[in-house]
Amino acid sequence: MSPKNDVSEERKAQILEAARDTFTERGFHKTRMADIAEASGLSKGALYWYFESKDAIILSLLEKVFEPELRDLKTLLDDNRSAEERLLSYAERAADDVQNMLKWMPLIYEFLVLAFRRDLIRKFISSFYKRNMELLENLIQQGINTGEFQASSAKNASIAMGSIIEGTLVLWIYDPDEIDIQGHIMSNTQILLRGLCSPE
Amino acid sequence: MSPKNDVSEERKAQILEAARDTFTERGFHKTRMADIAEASGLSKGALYWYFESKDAIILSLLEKVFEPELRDLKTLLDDNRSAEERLLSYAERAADDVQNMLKWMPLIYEFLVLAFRRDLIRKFISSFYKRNMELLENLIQQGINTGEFQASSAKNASIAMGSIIEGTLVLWIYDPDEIDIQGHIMSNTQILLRGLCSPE
DNA sequence: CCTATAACTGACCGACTGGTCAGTATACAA
DNA sequence: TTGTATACTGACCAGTCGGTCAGTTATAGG
Repeated sequence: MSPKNDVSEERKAQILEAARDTFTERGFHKTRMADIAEASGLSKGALYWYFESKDAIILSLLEKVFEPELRDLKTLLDDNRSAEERLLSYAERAADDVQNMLKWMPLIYEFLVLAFRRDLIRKFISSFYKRNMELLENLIQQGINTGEFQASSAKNASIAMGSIIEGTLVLWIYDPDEIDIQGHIMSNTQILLRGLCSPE
Repeated sequence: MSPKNDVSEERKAQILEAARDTFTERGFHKTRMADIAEASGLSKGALYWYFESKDAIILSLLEKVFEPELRDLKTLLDDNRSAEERLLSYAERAADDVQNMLKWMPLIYEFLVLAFRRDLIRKFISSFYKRNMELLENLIQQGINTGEFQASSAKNASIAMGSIIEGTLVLWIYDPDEIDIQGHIMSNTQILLRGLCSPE
């Protein structure tokens, strides 16, 4: 055993939490290392004990925020309800996840902006969403196979569903009073579902 | 007439163009005034002759980028084609606009991030989108009134359409190779349209 | 108690950059 | 030719902030 109890995991989490809060409030650039230090209850030097640089904190936070918490979404694929019911379940869970993330939206979109210029970041976020999109495509394909959905392309339909979720979020940023994220993701999904079920 | 030909409008445009390019490439924070000066072929001092500050350039650019170029979209409202055809026309034009803006997406999303923290910016972008949403809602309401659409809420349907456009854009950022913006906006719209036309 | 190591602390440094301003050039009026 | 206002130029300044490091404290093992 090392001379002391190892507190490094605890400290890292503590720093990342403080970073998440201050970055969300002020943005990456306006946040100074001293702010994170203060918010974490540590000193600037301690930050550099656990992280190489400000950028390392940002990258570490990226992994924390876009943690693949697919939960038990995969169970939606082998579940004996109708594809329609399962797609609604998917939407409900997505709406729920989004609602929980709402507080950190400024941070998430800041990562999105970084994604334009930093391939590593784009790939990371990208793979997070691709996992969801694949699941969605499979689910819809099942519906097509059983004849429940009339759509000709599961891929296009999954992109429509993905767009609806992401887009509702963007509209919410424009007009948070008008858009009720959970409600509108569900109503948008219902319109989409009718489109999927009716003949082309 | 003033002692010299007034070049201020020309210069301002020249500076804003340079700012748009450098901001798009490097982002607001990494772009130095010296970069804009160089890109515009002027000196740093000249920038401050025409603009009060870096922030003033950003705000001025905001107006330029989100210029309300509703074009002749309003003609879609009193046009004797079916609501379905007109909604498709709307989608086509939106897809077209988006395609033309693709080059400046990093800049546009940077504005979106600023919108979280600066009310003025959020209101500006917001009003830009609300104009489009209102038009969309009216168009869909017409379709409902004539019995062409079965949807019960024009507002919800317009939000679905808006989400589809904004969301396709976000998916494109995640995976530009997979997403063909114009194609997917159109296919997403078609699915939505089927949903609008079929009974609840 | 002593020593070694981990876990800090915070004053300080150096690079960077937004903004200033004294000076310069040009065009036109008188 | 002279005066004056516009339209610049770019060296310089001052504030900011990421990162460093010499020094300090806490803890456990010997």
